[in-house]
Amino acid sequence: MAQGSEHRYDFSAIERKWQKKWEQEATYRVEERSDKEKYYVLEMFPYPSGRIHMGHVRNYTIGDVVARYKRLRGYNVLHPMGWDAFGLPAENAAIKHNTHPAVWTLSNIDYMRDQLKLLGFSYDWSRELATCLPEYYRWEQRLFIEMYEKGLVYQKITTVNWCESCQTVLANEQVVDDACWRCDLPVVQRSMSGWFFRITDYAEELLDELDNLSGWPEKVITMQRNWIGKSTGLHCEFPIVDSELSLAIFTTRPDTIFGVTFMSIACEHPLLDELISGSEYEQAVRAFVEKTTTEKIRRNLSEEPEKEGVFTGRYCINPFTNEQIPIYVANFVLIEYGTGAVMAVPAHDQRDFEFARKYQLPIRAVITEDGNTIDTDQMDEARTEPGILTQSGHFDGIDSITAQHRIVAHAQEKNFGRAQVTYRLRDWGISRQRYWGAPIPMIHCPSCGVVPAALEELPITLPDDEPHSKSDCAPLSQRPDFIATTCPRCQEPARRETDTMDTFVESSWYFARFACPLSKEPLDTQQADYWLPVDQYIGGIEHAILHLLYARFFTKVLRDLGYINVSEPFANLLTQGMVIKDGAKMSKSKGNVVDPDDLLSQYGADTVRLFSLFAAPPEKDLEWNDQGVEGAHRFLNRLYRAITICVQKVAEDEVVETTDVSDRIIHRKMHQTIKKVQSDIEANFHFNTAISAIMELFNLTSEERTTHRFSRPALRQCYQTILVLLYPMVPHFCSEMWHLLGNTTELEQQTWPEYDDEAAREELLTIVAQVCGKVRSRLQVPAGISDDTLQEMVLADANVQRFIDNKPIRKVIVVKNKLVNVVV
RNA sequence: GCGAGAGUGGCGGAAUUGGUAGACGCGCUGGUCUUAGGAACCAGUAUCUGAUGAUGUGUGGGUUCGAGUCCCUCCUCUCGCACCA
Repeated sequence: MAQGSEHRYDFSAIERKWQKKWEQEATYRVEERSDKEKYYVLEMFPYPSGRIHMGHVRNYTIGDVVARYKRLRGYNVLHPMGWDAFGLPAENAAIKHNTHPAVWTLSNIDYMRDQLKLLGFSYDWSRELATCLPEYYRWEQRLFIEMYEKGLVYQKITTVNWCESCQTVLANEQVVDDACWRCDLPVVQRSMSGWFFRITDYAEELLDELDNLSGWPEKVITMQRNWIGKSTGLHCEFPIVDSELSLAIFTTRPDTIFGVTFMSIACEHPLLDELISGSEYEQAVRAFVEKTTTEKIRRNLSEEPEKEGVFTGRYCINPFTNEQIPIYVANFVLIEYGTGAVMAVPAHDQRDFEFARKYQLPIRAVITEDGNTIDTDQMDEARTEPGILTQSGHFDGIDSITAQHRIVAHAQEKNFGRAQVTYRLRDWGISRQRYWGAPIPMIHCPSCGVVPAALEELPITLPDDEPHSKSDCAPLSQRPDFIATTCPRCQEPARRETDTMDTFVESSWYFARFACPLSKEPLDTQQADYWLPVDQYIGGIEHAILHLLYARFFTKVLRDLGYINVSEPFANLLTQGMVIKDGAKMSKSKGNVVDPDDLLSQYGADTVRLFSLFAAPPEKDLEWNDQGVEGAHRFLNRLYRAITICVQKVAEDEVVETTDVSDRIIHRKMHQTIKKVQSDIEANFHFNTAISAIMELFNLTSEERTTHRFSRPALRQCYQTILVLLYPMVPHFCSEMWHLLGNTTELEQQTWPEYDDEAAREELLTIVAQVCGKVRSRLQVPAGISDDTLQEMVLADANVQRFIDNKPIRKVIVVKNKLVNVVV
């Protein structure tokens, strides 16, 4: 190794040199300009957890290649980086180390910024932002208030998982075995007021515009479409017997409404109390509700509990049949969806069927294949397909689809129902009872009620001193200094809102702030209009739904608030695969974590980047392989030595006896490579095949010693091209080699080489000769050969003759420039 | 259960519109140079076979002169959704 080191390039000196130069010269700083087309490439910004992991390395390497490539292609490229810096880990670390979350977070950011710089990513660091800083979240608070004034923000009471000991709300995934994940004490259900964004107002647009996102993976679009979950159907009122009230239901199958035999409502249904209080059924129902709610928290999400329910003792009336329908409370009815009440049609819905069989409720089939009645006793499952109506009054004989429309129309006419669209998507609850988040800028005044903070008062900042100790987990609500304020309307003493915002809020608009990081408004419209939308967004598939949906929602809100003029934030989306090792996701517990710092000191950034790109196409998982990294490093060293030798020989003015043929070979391969690399990048960012093409070209140059003799200028030109093609992936190395070859300009100023189709064309083709579809021979022929001549040559070939074996030739198929198949 | 995607050497992965399967890299084998080599370089490397040849892209079938690629059957794996009325 010691002796061999002279054959190895000094990556650490080279990388340091170029990183320093890029930093000093602010090479990647950009501004809006009219003479160049803009290109905005963005990678999902990281949570500053402490150090960069291999997933980041991969993600940001891909983004950097795109950025550098697009610059060579003449674009004005915006490539920013920042920090998704609010969140629970900082709070936990603060409790553990008895410091302020800001201290932990900011020092993590410093460390990770250095790591990113060591990797040589071409960010415009002047635009860096951290969401935990008041200079960022003040604008978010402003947007919150503007959204509030537009009616897009509201408060409502919801049931939440509550930990008494921690005095905080827990997300479902923080409830482990019915207990708090942190203190292990039991979790209770509690009604709490929380703040919500009215994302459902945008449900239709969020759904519609999915069709225009041609640059997004189909998988992500499908996931979002399912998440929004639009369905159309009938909203219908069933009057309750002995009451002024009626029970509202939503159904997507109005054609089955004559088959209703009972009604199921959710445990949390608002009318339930009224239906049962004082009745003989009350006790049993309440017991059932209690049992169901506790089971709901405890239950393993992967299994579906058996359908259960209990009769409420009350009836409602099917307005279509005027029949009395018993009302049940059932464990499978969701309060969050539709109206929280379901008309049960056991013959045509599997859940209702199971429920009816269990409690021996009647089953009435009203949809059959031919419109004849069937014996429901014989059914062993619900019949859910559409068909012809029967036992449905004057709708008999009509097909399901037509009947759906007519039944809705009928309900509308008679005034007990209407057509309705229902979404699975629910409003976005953004309240968090946490310390390390952006404070919600609202004030509770005893006389004026809920009032937004005055804009001049923003930012509402978090207290500077340490947030809390272990015994005191309810952060802002326990800080009299934070809470105390005056009402902006009546100037009387009032209380600040103590909830902070979901951290998804920060990441919902950071991409727009990058366009105008210093703006004294939430956004500078002119700058944002220039840069938005993001042309290429790159990140993990794990954000396919929430982050991307929220960002799309915010973009539309920002548009409607007049800040920007685009409706969609990300024109193209690339979801890269995970980095795995030994077939599994890297994790401390598995002991298969690769530390980027170790790799950087051992091989340098260029090698790490090269391997990350070479080992797999970006959308697939990448299997990390130490020997593969070694291989990538070897390739760079080989290239280094070849160029060094070439430079020496040029300096010595070595004359090589060359032939035009050899030079033409390398010239041709060079143009083929440019074409291949360019199309691999443009089509789908398949850097792995682009790199392998460059390796092939380089392998050809090193055949010099054995097969070919290339002239110095030809060889030099070839190396030059290799350096430009490789530059986006391996920028320090290529910049250095570029100078070594005697260039005085910088690679950054280079333009991507033009390929020449004419020069790339092969002169000699290898034609495959088949007999009956089996390869029997290969022929070298000149490119322009006619089919007839080719056919003659193939038939004359000795091996082909041997397999024809004097049998009569039935047919000869000639595929231009490819093959000839002789069928006998 | 529903939906989507994927199954190619020892490994990561390549293969326009159906037209040379295994590019490129790793690993492995042999060699050269060396005191040595885990360096560098050269040669080889799907399987079976003495070569000629035969077989080969998860399984079984089909279309075709020709199928990794198109159609059908089944198997396996991964991901997403999972009582959404």
